[in-house]
Amino acid sequence: MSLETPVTRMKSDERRELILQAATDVFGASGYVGATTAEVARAAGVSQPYVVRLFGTKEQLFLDVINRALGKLIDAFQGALDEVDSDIALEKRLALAYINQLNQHGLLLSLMHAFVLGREPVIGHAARAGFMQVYRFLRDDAGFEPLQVQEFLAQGMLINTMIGLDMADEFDDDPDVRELMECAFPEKLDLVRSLSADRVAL
Amino acid sequence: MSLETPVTRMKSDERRELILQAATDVFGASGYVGATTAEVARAAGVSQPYVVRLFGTKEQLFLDVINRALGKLIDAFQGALDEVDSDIALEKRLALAYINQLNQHGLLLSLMHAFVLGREPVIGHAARAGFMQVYRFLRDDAGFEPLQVQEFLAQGMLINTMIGLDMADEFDDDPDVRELMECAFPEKLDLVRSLSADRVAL
DNA sequence: TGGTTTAGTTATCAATCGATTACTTAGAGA
DNA sequence: TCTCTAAGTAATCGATTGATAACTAAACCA
Repeated sequence: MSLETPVTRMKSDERRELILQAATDVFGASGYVGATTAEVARAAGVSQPYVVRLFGTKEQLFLDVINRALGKLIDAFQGALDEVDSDIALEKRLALAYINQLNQHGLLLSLMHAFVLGREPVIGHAARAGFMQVYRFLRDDAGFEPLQVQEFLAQGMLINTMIGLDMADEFDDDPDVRELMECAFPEKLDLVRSLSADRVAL
Repeated sequence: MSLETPVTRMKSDERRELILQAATDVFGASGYVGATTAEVARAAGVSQPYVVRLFGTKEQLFLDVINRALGKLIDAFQGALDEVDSDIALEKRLALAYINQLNQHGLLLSLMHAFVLGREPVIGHAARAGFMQVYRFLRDDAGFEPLQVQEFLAQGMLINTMIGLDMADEFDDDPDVRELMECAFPEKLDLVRSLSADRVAL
């Protein structure tokens, strides 16, 4: 009688997706350089060399992570756009779609880490392209004016920053943190708090 | 006859400041983990062990960098506050003071890198404290309403992001980048472009 | 059922990096 | 001018980490 759980294998595409999910949170927490392939492997439940083999390099893994994140974000925006007969205004639907991305804690954060690495030749290029892709979507598909897009993006960057700062943890202790969060997440505070409460431990 | 330049020594406080300046740009470009003490040393013109000896650890060096950056930012805000008989509105003076911090390219960027490392125990704590210090200054000293502070900070985080993305480099090539930057830096575009043009090479 | 593909692992290496130790010397003061 | 403090360097080490190589075995298929 063996105590080990019988080894079941996945299709590599399925395993890739699991690793991408794990890597999203690891990169979100530690950044591109700070995160290790061993951490990602442990979070995904596979060996470290297998992570490298599936993605080639750590850099490629990070690129896949941020492209997946951008895809999910654009998809969510498109979903908000498709709710044509909603009684909620479009801008508010899009903001809600953005906030909803917090259900995977590292998703917006790994993007944010990419956004501040513009000097890295490969990552910087991908980050700029991704950011401008979002800009164009909001302008061309959502029909925003450039100034409206800029304000929307600004709110998004502040949200990313506050998530990166792990501000929600001090919500109860610092009344100023509470005040700021109540401004930054109007009507969506409890949603944000519940989403960031049950994030996965690394 | 020796070809070597005669070695002149500085007082350690003076050398500290030189290293902090160099470290600000290095951390701004590569982030906390990505930057190396050897890079900082080379940029400052000293040996790598001396950087470590002056600051104890790389983490302490980073903390000193972001605290110096926050000090400079608050000082600039205070300066804008003190121009009581200006014909420019206070909010615009503060925004200009913020943009002016770009004359040291890594200053806002090293802060931004700290802001997305909230999970790091020591750095995260310092980053949250610094961010909230800015919040309180704008609310209590500048007299902003919480919502006004939030919008001001959001614009700031978008600026940090665009600087981190190195967007200015594509200003001439991508008309959408130009459009976005003209929104994000109204009336201050040429200032921003000139400041980010002559940044120091790493 | 037997063979081949493919999902995975263990072991290990080379490079990088922060830190320590031991040493050297410029320069201020008596 | 002598001396001692403080500014700085060269050499090196141990730990970490991304990547590679060699191997194992599950699962699909003819």
